[in-house]
Amino acid sequence: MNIGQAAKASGVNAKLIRHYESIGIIPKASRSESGYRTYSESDVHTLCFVKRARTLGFSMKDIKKLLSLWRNRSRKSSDVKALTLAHVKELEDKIQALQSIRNTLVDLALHCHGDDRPTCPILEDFTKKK
Amino acid sequence: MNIGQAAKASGVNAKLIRHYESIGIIPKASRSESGYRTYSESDVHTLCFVKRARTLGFSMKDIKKLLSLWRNRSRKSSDVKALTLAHVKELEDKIQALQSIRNTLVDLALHCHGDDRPTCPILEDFTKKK
DNA sequence: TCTTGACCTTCCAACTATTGGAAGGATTAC
DNA sequence: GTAATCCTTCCAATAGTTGGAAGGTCAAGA
Repeated sequence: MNIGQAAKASGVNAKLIRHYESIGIIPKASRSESGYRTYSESDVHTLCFVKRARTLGFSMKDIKKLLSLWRNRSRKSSDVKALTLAHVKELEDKIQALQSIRNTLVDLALHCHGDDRPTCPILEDFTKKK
Repeated sequence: MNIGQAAKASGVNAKLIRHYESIGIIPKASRSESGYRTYSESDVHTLCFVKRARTLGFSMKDIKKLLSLWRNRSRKSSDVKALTLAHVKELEDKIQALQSIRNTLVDLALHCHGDDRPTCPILEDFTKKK
């Protein structure tokens, strides 16, 4: 299977597949006589894994760990769970931060007339020191 | 005022101030005889504005627009409000996306024993196609 | 067989925003 | 005078993805 076919099968862009190989996320693909990368069903499986993990917001660093756990038959599920829960914590922190920002902005916008006049509580807030 | 003092006064790193100048966020600072950048209170005010807007998650592109509105005495507050509400919308979309991910992960983690055995619903989910 | 189009290769760069370092000049304090 | 601290510019790295350029390969049609 060529890289283009692997890309279609996995949903991971061909360019991205090469990139993942270059940073060691996936092993170096074997090559045909002419130098084309060749992929097996198992490789596609791995690419799907990576895609799913990315979709769920894991960093490439974490995905490296997850892949190594996935390949390790004597892994402990507690390790996977810990990694996942740490990521959940990060997500929750980020959500909270964004919500806090959102609330501030909504509040500011509520006090802005939003008409043709220049007076604007939003800009005024921005000029407050610190 | 030197760049270091402006940095302290505004809370914006000296390195970042130079960067903001280089990308045209703030005008080119005047220079002392020896080539040091010099800043006025007004410049510090601008830097504070940028910092506050960044803290509220606006992109540098938006901040450019906000600064130009801020400087424009005949601005319409509706323009500021529109920019703000568009940003709020982006934040809400992002929050929703993160929450969806979070919920998926929490759900997966709930079904994972998290013990010494290798069986793990989280990893199993990752290997599902598409 | 020749050509065309679709594929593949590598390398380099852009995006966002910030931070870091290196090499060298200016200023300040002792 | 010299050491410490500031300033200067330039280049690079971070994370992840996407884009293009220049060139080689393959399969199909004339």
